[in-house]
Amino acid sequence: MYVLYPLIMKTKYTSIIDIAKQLNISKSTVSRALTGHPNVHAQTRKAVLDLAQQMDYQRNSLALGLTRHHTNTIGVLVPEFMSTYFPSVILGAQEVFQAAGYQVVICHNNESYDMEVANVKLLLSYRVDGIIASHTKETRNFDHFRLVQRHGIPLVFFNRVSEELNVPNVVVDDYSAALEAVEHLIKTGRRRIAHLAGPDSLINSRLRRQGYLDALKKHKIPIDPGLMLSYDLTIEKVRIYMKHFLELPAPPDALFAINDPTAIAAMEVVKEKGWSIPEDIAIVGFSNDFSAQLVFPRLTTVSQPTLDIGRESARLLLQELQSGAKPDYTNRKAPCVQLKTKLIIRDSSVRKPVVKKKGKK
Amino acid sequence: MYVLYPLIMKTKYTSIIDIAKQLNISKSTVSRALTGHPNVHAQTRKAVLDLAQQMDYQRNSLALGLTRHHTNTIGVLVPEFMSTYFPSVILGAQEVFQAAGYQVVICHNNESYDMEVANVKLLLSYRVDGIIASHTKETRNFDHFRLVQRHGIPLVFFNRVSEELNVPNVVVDDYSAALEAVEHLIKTGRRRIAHLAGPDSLINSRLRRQGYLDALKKHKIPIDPGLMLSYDLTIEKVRIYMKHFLELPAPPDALFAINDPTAIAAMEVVKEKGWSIPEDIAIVGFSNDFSAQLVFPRLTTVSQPTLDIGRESARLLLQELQSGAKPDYTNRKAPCVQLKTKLIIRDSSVRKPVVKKKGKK
DNA sequence: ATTTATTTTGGGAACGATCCCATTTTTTTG
DNA sequence: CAAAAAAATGGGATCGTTCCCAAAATAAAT
Repeated sequence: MYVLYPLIMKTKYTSIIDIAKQLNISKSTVSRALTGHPNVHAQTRKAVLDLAQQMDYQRNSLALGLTRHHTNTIGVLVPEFMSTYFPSVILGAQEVFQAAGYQVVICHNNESYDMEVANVKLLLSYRVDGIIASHTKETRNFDHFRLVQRHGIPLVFFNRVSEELNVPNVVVDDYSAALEAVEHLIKTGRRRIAHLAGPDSLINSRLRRQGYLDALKKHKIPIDPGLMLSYDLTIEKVRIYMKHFLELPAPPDALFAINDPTAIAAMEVVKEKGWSIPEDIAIVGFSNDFSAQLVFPRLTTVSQPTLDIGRESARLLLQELQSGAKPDYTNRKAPCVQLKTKLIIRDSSVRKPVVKKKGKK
Repeated sequence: MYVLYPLIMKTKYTSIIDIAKQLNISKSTVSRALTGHPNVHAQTRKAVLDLAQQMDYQRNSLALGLTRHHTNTIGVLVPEFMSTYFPSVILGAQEVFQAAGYQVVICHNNESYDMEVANVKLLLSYRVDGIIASHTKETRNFDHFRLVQRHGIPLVFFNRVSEELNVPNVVVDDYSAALEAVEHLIKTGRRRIAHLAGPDSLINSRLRRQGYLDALKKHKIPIDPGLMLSYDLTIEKVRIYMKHFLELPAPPDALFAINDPTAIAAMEVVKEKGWSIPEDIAIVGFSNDFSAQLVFPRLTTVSQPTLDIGRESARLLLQELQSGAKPDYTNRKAPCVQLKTKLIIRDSSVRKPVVKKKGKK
């Protein structure tokens, strides 16, 4: 059915024309006064500025964007923000964008592919100047991002990046970080190390899994396919899979989880079963979420420089924006910034040595 | 210095005129085809739609908004999103807005007043149709929100609402919830109950404090002003104040904290000092953050229906939007929805009775 | 006092869409 | 088959800006 939207009652916003009429001058002069153009009489400027203030003048960015062909606005696209990861990245990005005079609007899709597509088109239709994004776990088709590229809008991916799209990236070395984490487990004596991997649609999930596998291989530990499961990042599945692991005839003595929420949910299952961490089973997560230091026992995990990931993404985008806005990477490889992670060893992975308490002071 | 922005190179976006020219028809017809107007020949419509697809046509919302005087877009303003509170509220709001056909953009100010003002003006300048907001802890001047009202843009506050602004609200009964929480402490035998309150700029901070005071009064417990401190919600301050509490000649045997992050930071200090929770001191938080169930011992807290807070805020705004867009509350009181909280008693507040372990199975 | 430079203003096109009001084309009706 | 009704199209105003170009007003130079 075709809906004819009623033209909403005459807007209450004042326009420069309203001001011009009041003052009996032309809109051009008002515009100049408002934007700080030098060629306008001091007295006129003051009159305009005062009246604008008094009339609650609020520049119309729609009209501005329409004439100027750009909007000084950056879109940020994230799949979720219940963990601290994305909020923190956004914080970092915002810091840089603000300093550069750009406004930031955030779009959130709750891991829904359809929502992501809709949001990309929304940002495009509002003619944002650039987009930084991390795709959803459902995203397998990247056409909507290609659309962004075709329109010549700078685009930067972080964390969840795409191999099939040649776009500037900000990532960490997931592979090595995972390898290091699993090696840590091996070095502390674990042999049956399970892995709860994320969906294959996420590149960092694949890389972390590869790191896991290669760590085992490197230390000549036979790979038991029954100890590795990919799942869709929903907490319920963690519980099912973790129970399954623990009821195995030869259960694992360690778990490397794709991320901290997974690790924490797994810990819950372990505790319910009455096993103790890390004595019976060691647990390692990924990302150093805020909650990792709160759980009991405190979770060993890989910390990511989230603020810097945000800052770097913003810088990369700014660079595109300034380089004449022609991010054409058909021939050369788009820049990729790789930031450092750090393995944070806490209580969930190392058995406490029985040690005499050192008297302090 | 006056900067003359260069007119960015001719946009790569296709317009309806481009399509019209290709097809040798008028832009009016193209517009009609694209918007689904019934009076357009099926054949013409198909041709337009196909070509639009092929040319990557992306409707220009700036132009649309300019002519239509509204944008089908809602702005959401939040002060922070490192805790799960605001993300969860946003989730709920987004659900309702989407169903109603509205787009949502989120602005985040990291508890900065200046940023909040800037964001309000940004949203206004983009002519959003409505705003839902929770103000920063720094906000004492509400002129920017009054500006929103003066422009006739529907506005809804949630959680952190303002008394001096007659705006539709979604809140919980902070006063009663706090009273109940403190009564719980009293009933479990605590007598020296400390309170770490938030800044006075936040109404829920004031209400929770009043609930705390009245609970003591109700149970005839003398109020010790030395056991109550207001602070600015930064973690460092929690540490300082909590240490201070613990070193008092007569230290508290319980703490009621303004929110969960505060409670959790306080727990940290308690543990460092070697005291045990809840034996030596009971701790109660507020909001039932995700992390409340993760800390050790698990935190007693007041749960808030965050998703519903978001949904209700959205519904309230939608109502304004539909009621002819004249939210004039100069005479009558704006609607206020109050949602239910629930005290969640966990391990941080009740001493475990020594009990024989019940054998399972 | 002219002429020349400089400062300050105004007029109007442009941006990309919608929608009202013709006008043209097609279909239906008597 | 003519007249009336319905369907499909086109033309142009409009929204609120910026900016180019020309015109007017003022200041500086000869």
